Amino acid sequence: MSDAIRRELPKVYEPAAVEKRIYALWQDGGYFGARPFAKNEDGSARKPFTIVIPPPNVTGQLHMGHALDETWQDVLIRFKRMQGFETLWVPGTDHAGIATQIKLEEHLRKTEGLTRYDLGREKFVERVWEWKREYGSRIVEQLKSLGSSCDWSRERFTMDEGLSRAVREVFVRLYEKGLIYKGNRIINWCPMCRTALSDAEVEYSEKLGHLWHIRYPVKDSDEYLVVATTRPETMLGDTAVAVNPEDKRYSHLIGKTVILPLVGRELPIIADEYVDMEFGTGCVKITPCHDPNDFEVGKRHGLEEVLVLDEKAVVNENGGVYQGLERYEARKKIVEDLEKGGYLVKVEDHNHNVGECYRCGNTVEPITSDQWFVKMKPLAGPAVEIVKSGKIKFVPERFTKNYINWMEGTRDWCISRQLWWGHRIPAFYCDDCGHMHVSREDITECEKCGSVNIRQDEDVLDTWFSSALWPFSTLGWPDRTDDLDYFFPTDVLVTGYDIIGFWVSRMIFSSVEHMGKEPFHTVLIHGLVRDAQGRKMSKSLGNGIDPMEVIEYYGADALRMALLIGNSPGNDMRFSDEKIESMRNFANKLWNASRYVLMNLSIDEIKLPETLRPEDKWILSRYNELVGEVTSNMEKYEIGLAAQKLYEFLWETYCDWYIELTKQRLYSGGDDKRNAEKVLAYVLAGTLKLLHPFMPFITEEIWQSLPGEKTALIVAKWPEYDCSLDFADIEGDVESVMSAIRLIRNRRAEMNVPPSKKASVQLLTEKREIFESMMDSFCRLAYASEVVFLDSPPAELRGYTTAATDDTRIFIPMSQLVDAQKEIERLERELARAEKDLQAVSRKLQNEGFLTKAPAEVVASEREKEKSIISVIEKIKENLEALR
RNA sequence: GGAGGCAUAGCUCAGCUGGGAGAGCACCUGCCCCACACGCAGGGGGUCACAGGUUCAAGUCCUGUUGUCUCCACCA
Repeated sequence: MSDAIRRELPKVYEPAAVEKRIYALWQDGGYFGARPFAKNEDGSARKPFTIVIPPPNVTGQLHMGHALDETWQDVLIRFKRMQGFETLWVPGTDHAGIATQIKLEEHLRKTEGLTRYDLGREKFVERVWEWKREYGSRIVEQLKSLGSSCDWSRERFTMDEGLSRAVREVFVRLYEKGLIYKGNRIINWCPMCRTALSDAEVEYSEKLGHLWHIRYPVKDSDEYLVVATTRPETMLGDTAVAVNPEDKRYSHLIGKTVILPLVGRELPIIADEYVDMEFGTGCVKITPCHDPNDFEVGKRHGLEEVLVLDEKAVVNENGGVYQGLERYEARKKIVEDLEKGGYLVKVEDHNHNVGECYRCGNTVEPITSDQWFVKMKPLAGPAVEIVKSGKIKFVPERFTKNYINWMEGTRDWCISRQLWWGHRIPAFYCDDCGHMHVSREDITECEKCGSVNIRQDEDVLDTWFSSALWPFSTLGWPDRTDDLDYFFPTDVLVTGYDIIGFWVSRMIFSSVEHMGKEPFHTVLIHGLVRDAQGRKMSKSLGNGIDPMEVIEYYGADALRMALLIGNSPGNDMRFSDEKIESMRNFANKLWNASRYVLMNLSIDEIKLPETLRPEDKWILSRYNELVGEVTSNMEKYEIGLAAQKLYEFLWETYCDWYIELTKQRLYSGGDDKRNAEKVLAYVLAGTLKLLHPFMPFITEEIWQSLPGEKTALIVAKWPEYDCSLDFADIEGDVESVMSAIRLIRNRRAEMNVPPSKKASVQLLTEKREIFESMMDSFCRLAYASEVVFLDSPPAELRGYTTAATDDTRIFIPMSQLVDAQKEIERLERELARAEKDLQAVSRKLQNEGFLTKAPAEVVASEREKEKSIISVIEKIKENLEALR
C-alpha cells in the first residue's frame, strides 16, 4: 500500500480526497474514545486530560467562531493524546431555548402560516424535537469535517435524560437551600419573544430619542414640578415624584402631592438620594413597575405599584383610556394629549441607551413580573475566591479581572422564561389549597391537602441554567460515575471572551456549589474572528465566511492553520482569502517535501545512521531545538507561536536548506545516500508529529506512507528534547558555509547572473575543512563550476567580485560582468555599513555599566559579535586595497 | 461613569521571562534548477503612536497624552 501511494502521490495536495478517509481511519481505530482509569503499558496509571466542548446550538451551523474554538481545543487534545494522556473531549449540543424556539416559529410562520399558539404547547414542543432530530446532526458532521477528535460515544445534549435530571437536581437543591426563590420583581421583558430575560441577555445600544419635559401640577397650589422622561407612556404607572433630600428648591414640597396629568391620580412628592440634583430639573417621576431604579425607590418608600403594560407591551386596564394601545402608539397619543392639555413644557433630542433582546433585537421593557431567581450573593463569593486562590487561571491573565468584576457586580439571576422549549421548572401548584411543591419527581397529589388538582409551573429555565452544569452533568452527575471520578475536574475550557458572563462564571459557581471543586483549572480565552475589514462576521451583514466552504475548497488543515498561526489568546483576528491561501500553500509545501523524500527512500525503517555528516548534525540540532520550543509553547498555550515556528522550520530550515544540502548525496547512491535518507526521514517524521495537532489530516496521510511505522500518527509519541541530538558545536561551521552560499547568491543576483551560468569560486578560508566536507552541496547551491582554495588572495583583483564573512574571503572571477570602479564603490558601502555596526557594539563594550552589570553571557556574545564584525571589516578592507 | 484591549514594514499581524526588529501578503529583480510556479534565489521598505521615567540596556516594565475598539454600569 505504501509503495502504491508513494508512486501515485499527486503533485498538488488534494485535501478533499484525503480527509474523509483519514477521519474514518481514526474513528475505526477507536482513537477518540477515552477510558476512565486507563493504564499505561507498564501498568502505571494514565493521567486524564479533559475538555468539554462549548456546546453549539443544536440546530445551528458551524461558523468561523466555532471553527476557531474547536480548532484550539483539538490542538490541545491531540497534543496531550500524543503525550500519553488519557484524553477525553466531550462533545455535545445545547438546546438553546430562545434561539431554537424563534427559529422554529419563523419556520412555521413561513411554511405553514402558523404561530406556536395555533399549535399549542405540546404539539409545538413535539415539532421542536422533530426539528432537532432533523438538523441536530448537521453541526456534529461539520465538527467532524474540521477534524475534531471528540469522543462521539459520549455526545450529550442539554435536554437529554441525564442532563435534565442534573438540571432538576440542581434546581431542587438550590431551592431547598433558599438560593432559588420566586418573587414579583422587576425584570427585562421582551414583548416579541414574550418572555423574561436575564440581565446578561439584554444588549444596550445608543439611540437618538427624545426627552419630554412634563409639568405635574402641585395639588392645591399654583406651583408645579417639571419631570423629564424618555418614555412618556410609563407615566400611566407613576406613583410618586422624587426629589433629592438636599435640594433646597423643592424641600418645601416634600410630603405634598402632585396631580398626574391625563390620569388625575395624586402622587406623593418624596425625597430620595437616588435623584441627581444636577440632571434635568432635579425631579424624577417614579414608575416602580417599569423602571429598575424606580422599583427600588418604590420598595424603599412603600409606593403603590401600577403595572400598565401587558406581555405584548400593550397598555392594560390600568391605562384608562389608553388601554389597548401598543407602547409606541400610546406614547404618541399621550404626547399629543399632554400638549393639548398644556402639560408639555418642551421636547429635546436625547441620546440614550436602549436595551435590546439579544436574540430578536427588539426593545425590551422593564416590567414587574412573577419570576424565579437565583440568589447570587452566596454563590458569587466562593466563585470569586476560587479564582483569586489560583485554582482557576485565565489565559490571558487579564480576563481574571473581567470575570471578578462580573461576578461581584452581578445581581440575582432571573432564570424563568415564558417559553415552551426548555427544561420545565419543577414547581407544582395545588389549585385547591395553593400550596407549592418543588420536587425531584413529578407530583400528582398535593402533599398538603391531598388534592389531585395539581399543575406544573408553565415556565422553563434559562438555557444557561443547564449549560452552567455542563462540565459535570456531561460526565454523569448527579450519579457518581467512573467518568466523573476520573475525568473531573476537567482541565482546560476554551471559549471566547464574549461569554465569560453568560457561561464561564456560571459554570464556576455551579461547580463550586455542587461539586465543591473548580470545573477546570484553566480558561483559555480567544477573540472573535472578523472579516478582512475587521468587521464582526454576521448574518445580517452577509460578510460571514462559511468554514465548510473553506474546508471544501482549501482543506481543513489549511483552515486550521489559518485560524491558529500568529493568533494570540484573547485577541481578535481577521480572516482573509490571502491567509487561507498561504496556508493552503504551506500544506502543499509539506506535501511536496514529503513526496520528494518518499520518492527517494529506499530504507524500510526510520532510524538515524551511525555516521552523521555536518549538515545532518545541523538539521538534527535545529530539529531538536524546535521540539523543545514547540513543546514549551504548547504547554503555555502559545499555540500561534508554536504554529509559526513549525511553519518556518519546515519551509525554510528543512526544505530550503536541508533538502537542498542533501540532494547531491541522494543522486550519488551508496551509504552516503542511505544515511541522508535516514536523516531526511527521521526529521520529516518528527516534524509530522509536531505538526499533527495543527494539521491532522495531511500529516496522518503522509505518515501512513512512511516506512516502518505501524501505529497511526494520532497516537504516536510526542517527541521529547534529546540531548544526544544537540550538536551546537557544529552548527556554527555549517552556518559558515551557508553564509558563504548566501553571499555568493547575493553577488550573482545583483549582477543578474542566471543560475545556469556557473562560475569558479575561490576561497581563502579559516574553515577549509567544513567547506571540503560539504563541497558537492556548496557547488550546487552557490552555482560554482569549481572551488579553488587559496593560501593568499589573488595577485590581481580586477575582474573579480568579492565578499567576506568573518572567517572566509570569497573571490569570483567574472571579468565580463565586473566593473572595477563599481565594485570599489559597492565595497565601500559595505564597509561603511559594517563600521556602523561595529560602532554600536563597541560603544556597548566600552560602557562600564554594561560590562559590570549585564549578565556575563550577554557580554560574551557582544564580544563575539565585535570580533566577527572586525574580522569582516578587515577582509573587506583587504579586498578594497587589492582593487585600488 | 467604571474596566480593559489595541497603536510595530503599503496591508494583516507575531514578538513568551527587557539585550538580533520579524512573518505572511503586496512590491521590485532574476529563474519552469530532475519535490513543489500553491514554487526557487535575491532585494527594497519600519524614530516599534507621542511625551516622560526606571535600567548598563526598553517595541518589551512604569506614568501621562492622543487615537481606536471592546466589555460592564446606566441619570429620569
